[in-house]
Amino acid sequence: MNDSKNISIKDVAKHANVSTATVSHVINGTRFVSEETKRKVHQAMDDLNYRINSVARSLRSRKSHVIAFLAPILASETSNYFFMSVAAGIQSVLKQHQYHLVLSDSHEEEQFESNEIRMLGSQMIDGLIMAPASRELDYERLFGDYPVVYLDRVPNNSYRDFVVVDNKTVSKEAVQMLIGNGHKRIAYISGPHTLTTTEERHAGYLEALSEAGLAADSELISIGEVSLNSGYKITESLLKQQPTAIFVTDNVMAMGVMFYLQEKKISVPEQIAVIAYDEFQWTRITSPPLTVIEQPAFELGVKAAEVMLERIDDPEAPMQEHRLTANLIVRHSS
Amino acid sequence: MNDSKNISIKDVAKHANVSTATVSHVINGTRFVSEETKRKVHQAMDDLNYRINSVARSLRSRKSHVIAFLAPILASETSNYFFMSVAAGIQSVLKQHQYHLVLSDSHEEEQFESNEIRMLGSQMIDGLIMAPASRELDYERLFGDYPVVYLDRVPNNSYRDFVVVDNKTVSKEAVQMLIGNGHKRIAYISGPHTLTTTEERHAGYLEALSEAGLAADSELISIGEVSLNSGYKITESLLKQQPTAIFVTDNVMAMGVMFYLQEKKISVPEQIAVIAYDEFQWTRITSPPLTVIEQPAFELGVKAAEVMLERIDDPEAPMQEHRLTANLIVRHSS
DNA sequence: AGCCTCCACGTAAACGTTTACATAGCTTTA
DNA sequence: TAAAGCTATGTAAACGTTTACGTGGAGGCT
Repeated sequence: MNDSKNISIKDVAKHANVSTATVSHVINGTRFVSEETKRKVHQAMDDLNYRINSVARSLRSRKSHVIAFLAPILASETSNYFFMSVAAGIQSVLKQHQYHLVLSDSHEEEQFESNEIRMLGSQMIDGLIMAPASRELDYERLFGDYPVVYLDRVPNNSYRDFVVVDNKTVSKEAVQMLIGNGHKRIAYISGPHTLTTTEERHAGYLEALSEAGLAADSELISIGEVSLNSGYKITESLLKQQPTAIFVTDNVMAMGVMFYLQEKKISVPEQIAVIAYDEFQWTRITSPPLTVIEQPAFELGVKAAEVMLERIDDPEAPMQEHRLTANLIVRHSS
Repeated sequence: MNDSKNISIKDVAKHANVSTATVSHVINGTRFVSEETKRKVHQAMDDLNYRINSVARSLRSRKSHVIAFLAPILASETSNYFFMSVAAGIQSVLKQHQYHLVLSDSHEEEQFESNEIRMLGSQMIDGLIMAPASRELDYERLFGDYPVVYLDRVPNNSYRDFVVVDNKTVSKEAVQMLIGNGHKRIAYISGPHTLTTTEERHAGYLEALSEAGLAADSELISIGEVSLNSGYKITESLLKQQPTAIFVTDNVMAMGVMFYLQEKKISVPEQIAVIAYDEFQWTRITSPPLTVIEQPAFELGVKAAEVMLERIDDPEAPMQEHRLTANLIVRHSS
C-alpha cells in the first residue's frame, strides 16, 4: 500500500532524463519548459507517485505557507464559539491563496499562550494572527521573525496591524435602545476587564447612560467569571437591585442569565429586558428570542487574513487598523 | 525589534566555542554534555536570542511533530460544534507530547476533503486523524506515507485504526425510553444516511421499535439537509402524521425542531416528547430543558490522539478499534 | 611503560528542495 | 562567417538541522 521508499525530486529527474532544476521548475511553473519535457516530467511523477516534500521546500524557500491563529478557540465549558467563526473566515481566504491554517489554543491564559507562541518556533509559520489574552504582556519578545496581526483585541503599546470590532459604538447603541424603551435601571454583566473588548463595551454602556443623564449605579454592574454558572449566579444576586433590563456582554454568561430567568419564570421582556452579545443559533430558540449584538466574526477573520497576506507581501507597508462595525439585532427580549 | 539575521545553530556553536553537534545535543538532551559546556551553550543561545528552526529539524529528522485533524469542523450555518470538542480532546493529549495540531476543514464535502488531504502533502504531517465525509471514497490512494486514524466514522473496507461512538446502542436506548413512556408513534429526524453514524442511529431506532413489537412507519421517518431551517420545515410536515414523540439525531436540526415547537406553542413533553443528539449548553435553556444523547466528544478526541501516538510509535502493532459509549441525559423534554 | 577503556566532544554527510549561475546549440545580424 | 543573442536546460551551492562515525586525552590495568 505504502511506497516503501521516499520518492524525491532526484528520482523523478533521473526517470525523466532531466535535471532536478527542470523538475522543480515544472512543478512550480517558475521558468519556461518545453511541452515535451513537461510531459516527460509529469509522466515520471505519475509513474513514481511522487509527492513533494513541503518541509524541504520550506527550508530552502524560507516560506512555510502556514499561518497560525492563536486564540481561546477550542471548546470548553467556558468558551463561546465566536472564534470558531473567526477561524472559518480566516480559513476561507487563506485557502484561496494556498495557505494553511494552524489553530493554536491560548485557553485565554497567559501561560498557555506564551507556550504556544514558543512552540510555533521561528520558521514554522509565515505569520501569526492572534487574539491576545492579556493587554499587559510584552508579546514582542516572544515573537519570531514573522508578521503578527492582532485580532479582536490589541495589547498596550502595540505597533502592529490589527482588526477589531467597534464594541463601544454598538454597546452604546444597545443601551440607548433600552433607555429609549424607558429603562432607567440597566444592569451590566461582563467578564473580567482584562481585555480591550470588555473595556470598550463598558465604556459604551457608561457613555449611553451619562448622555441620557442617568447615573451609573455600581450596584448594577457585575463583573464575573465567564461561564454559564457564573451568569446564573450573577443574575440571581443582581436582581435584588431591581434592574428593569440586563445588558450582558458575553455569550456564555448570557446562557446563564436566560437559564436563571427561565427557571424562576421571570418573563422577558415584561419583567426584565435582556440584550446579549453574539448571534448564535441558540439565541433564536429561547423564549422569547433574544435581542443580540451580532459581531462580524467571519468578516473579522477574513479581514485579518487579508491584512496578513498584504503584510507578508510588503513588510514595509504602513500599518493597518480596522474597526468593523457590529450589528444590533432586535428581537423580542428588549 | 526583529533580529535582522537569522541565528542558526552554527552561530550559537561559534559563539560558545563548541561544535554544532554539541549544541544540538544540548538542545535535545540526546547525549551527555558536561555542565560547564551546557552552561556556555545556553548562554550563547540567550545572548543571540536563538530560536530553533523546526523546518530544518523536520527535514533532517523526518518528523514534523504535527498531526492533522480533518473534519467538518469550522463554524457555518449548518455546522454543529461537535468536532470542536473533539479537537479540544485531541489537542489536550498532543500538547502533552509536544505535538502540534493542524485543523483542516472538510466542509463535509468530498471535493474539499480530497483537496485538503493533498495539501497536507507528504512530509508535512506525522499523522492524520479524520472524520471521512464519505463511506465510498477510496481514501487510500490520497494518503501520504503517514498513519491515519478514523474518527467518528469509518469508510468501507478500511483496515485502519478507528475510534467511534456506539451510536446504535444509545439510540436504541433513547427510543426504548420513549416507548417505555407509552409512546407508539415516534418520529425520526436525521441528516442524510451517507455516514456510518447516521446509519447506526437509524438502526438503533428501528431495532428498538421492532423489539417492542412496533411497526416502523416510514411516514414518521424524515431525512433532510442538516440545518436549522431544515429541522423547522421537517417538524412542520412531520406533525401532520401525529407523532407523540420526536427523536432527532442532529444537534442543528434539533434547534429547528425546538424553534418550530416553541413558535407554535406546542408544549413539550405534554403534546410531544423530544429527544435530541448532542449535549451543548443551549439544550439546558430551552423550555423545557432537553433530554439529549451526550456523545463523548472530548474523549473521542483523546482516544484518537492516543491511538495515533501509539501507531506512530509502532507502525506494526495490531489495529485498534474503539467504540466509546454515549450517554442519555434525561431532562424534561421526554 | 604499554595498552585499553571511557569520557567528552568534533567532523561532515545527509535530509529534499530552490535558484543563481553557467552552457550548448541554434538563430540572427552585420 | 564571426559575433551576438536567444532558447532550453544543467550544475551545484545553500537552507539549518541531526547523527553516524571519529578522536584526543585522561585514567586504569597489567
